[in-house]
Amino acid sequence: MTDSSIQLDARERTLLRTLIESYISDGQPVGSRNLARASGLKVSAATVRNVMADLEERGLIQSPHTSAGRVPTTAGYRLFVDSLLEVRKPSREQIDAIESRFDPGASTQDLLDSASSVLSQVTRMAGMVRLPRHRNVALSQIEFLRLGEGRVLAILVIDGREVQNRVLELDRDFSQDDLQRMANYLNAHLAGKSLHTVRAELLREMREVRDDLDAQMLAAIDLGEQAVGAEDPDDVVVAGQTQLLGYEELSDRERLRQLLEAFNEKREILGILDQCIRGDRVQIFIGRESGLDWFENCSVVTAPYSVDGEVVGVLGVIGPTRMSYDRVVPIVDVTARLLGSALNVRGESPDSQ
Amino acid sequence: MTDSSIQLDARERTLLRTLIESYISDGQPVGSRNLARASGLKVSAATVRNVMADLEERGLIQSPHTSAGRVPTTAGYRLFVDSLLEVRKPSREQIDAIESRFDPGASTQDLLDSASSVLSQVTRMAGMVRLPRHRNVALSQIEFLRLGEGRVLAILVIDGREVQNRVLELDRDFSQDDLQRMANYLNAHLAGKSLHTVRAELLREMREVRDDLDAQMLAAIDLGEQAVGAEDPDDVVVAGQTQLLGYEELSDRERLRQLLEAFNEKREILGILDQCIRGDRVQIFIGRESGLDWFENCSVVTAPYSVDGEVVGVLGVIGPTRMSYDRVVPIVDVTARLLGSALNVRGESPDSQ
DNA sequence: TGTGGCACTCATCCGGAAGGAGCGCTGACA
DNA sequence: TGTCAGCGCTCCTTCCGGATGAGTGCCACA
Repeated sequence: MTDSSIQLDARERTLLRTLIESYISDGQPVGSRNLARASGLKVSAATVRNVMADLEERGLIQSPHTSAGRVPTTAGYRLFVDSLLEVRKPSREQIDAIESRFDPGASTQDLLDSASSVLSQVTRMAGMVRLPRHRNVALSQIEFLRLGEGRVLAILVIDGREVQNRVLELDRDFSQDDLQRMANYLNAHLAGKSLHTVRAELLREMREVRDDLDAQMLAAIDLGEQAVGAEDPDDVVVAGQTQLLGYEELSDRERLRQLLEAFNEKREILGILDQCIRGDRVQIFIGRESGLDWFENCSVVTAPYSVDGEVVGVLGVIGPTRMSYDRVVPIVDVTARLLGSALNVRGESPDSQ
Repeated sequence: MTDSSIQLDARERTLLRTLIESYISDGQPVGSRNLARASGLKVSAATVRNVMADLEERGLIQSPHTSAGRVPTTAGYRLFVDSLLEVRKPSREQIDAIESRFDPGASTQDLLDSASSVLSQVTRMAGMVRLPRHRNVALSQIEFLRLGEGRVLAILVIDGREVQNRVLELDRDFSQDDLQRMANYLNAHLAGKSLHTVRAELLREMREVRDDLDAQMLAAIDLGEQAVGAEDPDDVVVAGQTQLLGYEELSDRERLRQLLEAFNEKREILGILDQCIRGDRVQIFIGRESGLDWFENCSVVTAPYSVDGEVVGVLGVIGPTRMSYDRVVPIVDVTARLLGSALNVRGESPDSQ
């Protein structure tokens, strides 16, 4: 694969790049005459034809039928985005426009919604944001409420503003007074610490000090662990799926159905995003590379976002493979940065206690 | 409008019904020869042509162009569903299949999801369920949690299993102890009563006994009213929107986009369903009758569902106007009944206190 | 190695002809 | 007055053939 990129000389690279740029902007197979003109090279169409024949042999371009022009293959796009793409820096106005959509006072949920919808609106494709992992945010408060025999509602307040409920099913029953005491104990010991510290501490105590504690405290630790231990909800925020209806190349009804269904189910979207969470910059998936049939003619552009220096999530867009990568890549990149810093600012000024 | 239905004689009714049935099953304009044969009447095509000319004059059918067959107009469909439709009773197996999807032990949310997806799967169209109003379910418990200066989290447990959170922004600040006392007071007075009783009682106390109470109790009542008074979350569960991509007659890209967007936004879907909540049986909206442009070629079939004899919500499907009403109507009807009784069973056996 | 030229291949775009479905109208008949 | 067969007409759809044009592959030549 990458061999072929090494073997390309300057002229071949120029022509491949020009061809793909032209195809991206017009959607038409591009012929030798037009390519020769567009490339700016001082060569004739016939020479371009020879080069194109070489590129076709290497699997970078292909012709839809005997005598149409050429279109890029998946491998061609791959090479293009990896080593030929020159991204346009987003303008100051664009950045400001995106930034203005992130209200520093908003809740996490609202910020994620904004990110997703701004991605979708600016790129005119579908936007998506992976929920941030909450490991490193502070636990403000924990409370328990008896719902019934052996059923307890655990309420976690994190960052002084976000509330998570979890219903716990227990082997034994506790009175509301017991629960209140346990909550007091946990709050006294743990409030203000980050969730993963809390969890680590609870687990350690369960192992180490099992014998030294009375039954009540032991139960409290156990309960706390159950409440905090549950993973963050596995979810993703999406927006603007319907933008995808506007693209000619996604006209296959059945494929389109599967694509939109994927946005409803969210599971596969989640899978794609999770593949992208490693790596610290923009990543691009082209067509079937992600291993999904219905993904033909689609590409994904993603970027991770960080809070406090740690990557906590990924966001990105899905659109037709024939998209303006030079425009989309920097938008995704800058949105990830701005979402990160919006979340960051918020983390620094929790407005409680 | 309904005048024309009165003026139709038996033969005209038979022919209109046969025409619409034929068009629904084939999607092709139907001509006089075929209609004469399909109707089972002992009349010639020429006679049928005369009748068709009459029906066209009354606006019940029309021809797409000079010499194609006829297709029903909106008014024709209207008359058809109002007075010509003979629904097929759903088979025992169908009923059982739907019923088996409602797990009596499931949460309300799960039941609504099941209803929505079963509607979508059985009808191969988009299913939707309006969230039930909770006015008549019992309040099990109310708790308050101080989040920060003047910000209080109210936790309502209803029916002993469902939990609702509401964040209240208050003018003055309360300590957690104050809040605890207020919750105790409210629980002692109100637990076990239905939400609307609770609300009515709180409002009454606020008006009538304002002077007799100490400040603490007054604050408690005020807080309780704020917590309970907020309307049920305005929402709707949808499923299977993508089924709509399969219909030829919904091929206009822009319309289709608006339709799917409506499912994402949910606001307009909500509006449509709310129009249908009055009336105690199946209702049908045809095409633009609902006043929405993008609704051309679409119809809605809805039915209200009841818990404990009171209508609490409405469910239904959206699909192409050319749908098999005789099959869809009873499915929607029976699903509404079954959802109602599933919710009912649950309400009778709250497993707490 | 690059270039111009030439023959060839396809897809696309009419225009017209043929076929067919279906309608309205008319006049005959009970 | 209602029913019906027949006729002429309209209009959609399909098919066919030719023209057009974009683009390729190959070859000969500088």
